[in-house]
Amino acid sequence: MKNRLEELRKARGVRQEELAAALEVSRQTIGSLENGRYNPSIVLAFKIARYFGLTIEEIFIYD
Amino acid sequence: MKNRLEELRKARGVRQEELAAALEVSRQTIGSLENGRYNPSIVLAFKIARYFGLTIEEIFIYD
DNA sequence: TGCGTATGTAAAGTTAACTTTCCAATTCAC
DNA sequence: GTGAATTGGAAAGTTAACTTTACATACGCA
Repeated sequence: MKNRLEELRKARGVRQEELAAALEVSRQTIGSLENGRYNPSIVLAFKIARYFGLTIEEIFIYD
Repeated sequence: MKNRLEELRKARGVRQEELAAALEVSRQTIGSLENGRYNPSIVLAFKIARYFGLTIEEIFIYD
């Protein structure tokens, strides 16, 4: 599972900490997702998609 | 998180056990998802979406 | 150079998404 | 109605997605 989180976050000029607060998760969770240490839960994936105004499939790439 | 799993599965005339095998999870996992005992991981959600030829958003409803 | 800000990541703990096993409850064909 | 197939769901165990804490690294900028 790859994702476009870092790319999308930077495109919006938002810090990991800001994104984390908006999504109600820890900064470490954002970092871990961006660096591929683990996958989001489906609930978090929905929150992320909603935050960026995209679909889950547009952000997370499952091969 | 609601989902249309049971509806979609029955529409295809497939048993829980068959769907479970196709998705490489246990039958109990399918039953638990259908009856709302827990949410799928994002990986399983992708597998389910792919199986039914739909997007995650078309199957799982996050309010 | 040195400081403030942002990020990387490890350790240890909690919780929820799974597993296997088991049995009870439906449903369906005959 | 009986028996077989299907589903519901509990119990106990494992794993991965989180948490908090802590510290190290990198990167402007005065």
